[in-house]
Amino acid sequence: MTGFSTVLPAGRKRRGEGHTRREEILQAAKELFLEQGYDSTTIRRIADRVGISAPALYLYFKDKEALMLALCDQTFGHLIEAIGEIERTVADPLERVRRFGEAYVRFGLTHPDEYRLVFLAAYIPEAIRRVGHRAPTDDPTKPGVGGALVFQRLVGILTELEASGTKLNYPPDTCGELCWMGLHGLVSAFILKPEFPWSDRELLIKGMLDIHLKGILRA
Amino acid sequence: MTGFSTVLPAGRKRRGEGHTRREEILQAAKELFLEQGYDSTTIRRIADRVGISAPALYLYFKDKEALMLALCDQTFGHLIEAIGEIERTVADPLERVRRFGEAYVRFGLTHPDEYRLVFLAAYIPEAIRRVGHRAPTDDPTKPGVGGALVFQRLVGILTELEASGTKLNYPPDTCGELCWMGLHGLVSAFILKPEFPWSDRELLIKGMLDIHLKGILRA
DNA sequence: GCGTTAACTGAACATTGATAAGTTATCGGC
DNA sequence: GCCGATAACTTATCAATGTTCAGTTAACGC
Repeated sequence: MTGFSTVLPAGRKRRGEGHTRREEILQAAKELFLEQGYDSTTIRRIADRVGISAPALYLYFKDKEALMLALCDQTFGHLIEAIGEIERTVADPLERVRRFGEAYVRFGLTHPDEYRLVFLAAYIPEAIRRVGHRAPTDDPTKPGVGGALVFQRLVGILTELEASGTKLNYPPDTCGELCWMGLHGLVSAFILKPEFPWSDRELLIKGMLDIHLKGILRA
Repeated sequence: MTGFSTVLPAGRKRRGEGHTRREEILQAAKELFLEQGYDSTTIRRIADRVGISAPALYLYFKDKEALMLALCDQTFGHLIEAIGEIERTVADPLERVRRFGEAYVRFGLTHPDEYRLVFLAAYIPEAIRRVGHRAPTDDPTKPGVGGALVFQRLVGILTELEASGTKLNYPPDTCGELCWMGLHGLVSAFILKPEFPWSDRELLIKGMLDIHLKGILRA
């Protein structure tokens, strides 16, 4: 089943159509990274799947790292969209926080390999490791700022929550950090140790959300 | 300062003294992994630091992965020792849980790179990724079972807590998973995103412990 | 058709983990 | 003292990797 889906006969692109080749490379790289991981996925294999030579890939991406950065940005786009949807449709600040948490966890569990790429990149070069949380002041149109944007949204929601009269046990940014850490711990546990006999997944998700909401709200 | 400390003049080992060379390799590898990370540390560099040729290293370790596994086991030994110390010196079950959490976090922050190797190995081969949480039934004398042992101890402490009459919101193993996930999220956040402007570290540690203790104890 | 140049290729490089095959030097036994 | 066995080690080499270089092909405007 896997492996055949996107082997393209290729053929040289028309003039001005290079960007479609770029998309093909991104798609193939994404699939291969998910199947085999970052290190095991070679430039040659990506090129093979697309149907071009390895050096041709360097016409579209500076190096393997740049390819990865482009993929990370794609991934974050999806999460940020989901958060936007919540902000648009949910009015109650407390409910927003819970829904944010749920969305974050679902996103991670639905895109475990993209999540790994961005939030669990402990063994790939420093430049990529930092992608998730570059300083929020960076130009958001540049690649690699998604993580900080997501966190900013959470702090924003928590600030609204406080502004709406709810008392918090810590400042909004500290609350955001604690919540994010807990949710991240949950997601990364499922992703990194899938063979571990965890308790019921839904129970753990609900439990983690409950614990943190209860923990940051002043009784 | 770094780099010179352990360059040994080497010289061939006496017969039967091979194990000391093995220790030298472990030490050099540990230093280099911490300085440069797993991928950037080459077999040749490790051999250089020890003062032997690269193939000589293969007399003592099957491959690079086996070297890493040996280091992980060393690391876990230290954490398990710290936990044993708590179980020996702290009587109150609730206090034990808190001390366990603190010990776990301190251990992670004091050994960030070892922690990365064992708990955050998202991009190194599967065999190593699974080291942290192999099935608890495995032979504990074999390399690579440290993670599961640590978790078992936490569940044990929580079971005692429940047996001592304290009511929990979830079964002990679920409580253990939630606590571990939260603490792991905290530690891995500090390790993977050291440049992020986190709130005060001690506040976050205390906050995370408070949140989880409060969260698992029935009010 | 013809020149420009975007799109692409083949050969090559340095570095990597790892192996094969041979060398050296230590040590027990005489 | 030396000799044979073998632990300890080396040099040469391998295939695979990311990447670059120098060239080739073909699409398109004129």
